Amino acid sequence: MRSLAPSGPTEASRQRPVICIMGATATGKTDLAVRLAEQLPCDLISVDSALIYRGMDIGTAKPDAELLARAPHRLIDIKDPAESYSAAEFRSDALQQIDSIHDAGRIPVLVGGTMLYFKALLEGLANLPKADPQVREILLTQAETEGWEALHQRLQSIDPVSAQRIHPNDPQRLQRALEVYELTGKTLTELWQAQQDSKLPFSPLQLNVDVADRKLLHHRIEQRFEAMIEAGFEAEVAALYHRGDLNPLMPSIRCVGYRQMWSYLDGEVGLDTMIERGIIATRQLAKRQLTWLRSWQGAQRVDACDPNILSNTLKLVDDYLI
RNA sequence: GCCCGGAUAGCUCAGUCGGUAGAGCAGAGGAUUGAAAAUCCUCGUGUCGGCGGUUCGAUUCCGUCUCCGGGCA
Repeated sequence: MRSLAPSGPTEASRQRPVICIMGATATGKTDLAVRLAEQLPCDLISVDSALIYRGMDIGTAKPDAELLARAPHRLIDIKDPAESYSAAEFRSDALQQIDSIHDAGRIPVLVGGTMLYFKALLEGLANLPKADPQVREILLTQAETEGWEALHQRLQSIDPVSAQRIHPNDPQRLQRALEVYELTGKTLTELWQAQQDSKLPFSPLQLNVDVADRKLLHHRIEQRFEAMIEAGFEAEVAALYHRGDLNPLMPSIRCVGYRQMWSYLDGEVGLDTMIERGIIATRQLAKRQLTWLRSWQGAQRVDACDPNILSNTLKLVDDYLI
């Protein structure tokens, strides 16, 4: 496994370089990564919570067979849509891939838009128990009978620090905080405090692929969604729909576009409404990704609209590798 | 041509028994520790269609015009 002695950042970069290409949806980061892979001895690792799913290709804008042949991506198609994944699993998988790429004497390039995964990888996670479906089920039932407000009050008495941080209307985080206590007898706050330094032991080059003009990004999103419809997105989701074992509460079906297409297939909304809502959901996703990126310290901006984006990027990589 | 409805925030609409107005959606900003393409928080001044009239005061009542629905010819 990783046996790298900690050394200075520059030394570490030279020995074990890592490149991160982050960006909102529809900025062209995949294209950049593939072109980069054709110029440098590097291998790509996808950082994307939707690309992990097999059979979800069109709606996730997954690189097609031709692109994947030019530049294979790791951590794509590793899960069935009935399964779930997590930031912690990603972190562990990605570290393993990084090591194996380094061992082959090549440069790992992490590319994607799931910012929590980037954060988990770069900054580490506390040592927490993984999700437990039974405990979640129980908490959900309690929420249905007592209301989330009651669960928030319970958290208030167990772990006031977390209760203050987590809004009573945020069921997902409320459930998680109670789940952690249920499973370990310790509060989320205690376990966070016990977190050892688990930062990535390398000093990565972080690039932020950015479309500066929001209007232009919105336009790209709209065009791309319509292209997905043209490319047979409905049939793709219909195939998932007719499997019979999937439902709209699963992380896979909650993905942007899939959720809206699902409700169209359910007959809840018409075609035009479905398309409009899919585009809206994509814009909102992009906005959240941009919020992450804005708060990100240490990432260098790369202009997605600059025709010289590849050579601009290569320049930054050269500076980093020296 | 006549009769009835509408015309208010980017969109769909509510409302003001006359004291210049507010929801949802969209949009913007923010949070983000095993579901994260998820989940959540904050943010609403707009000639209340135009012009007249009544009134201390009209988006609200009255008249008229314009436009959009629907009906009757």
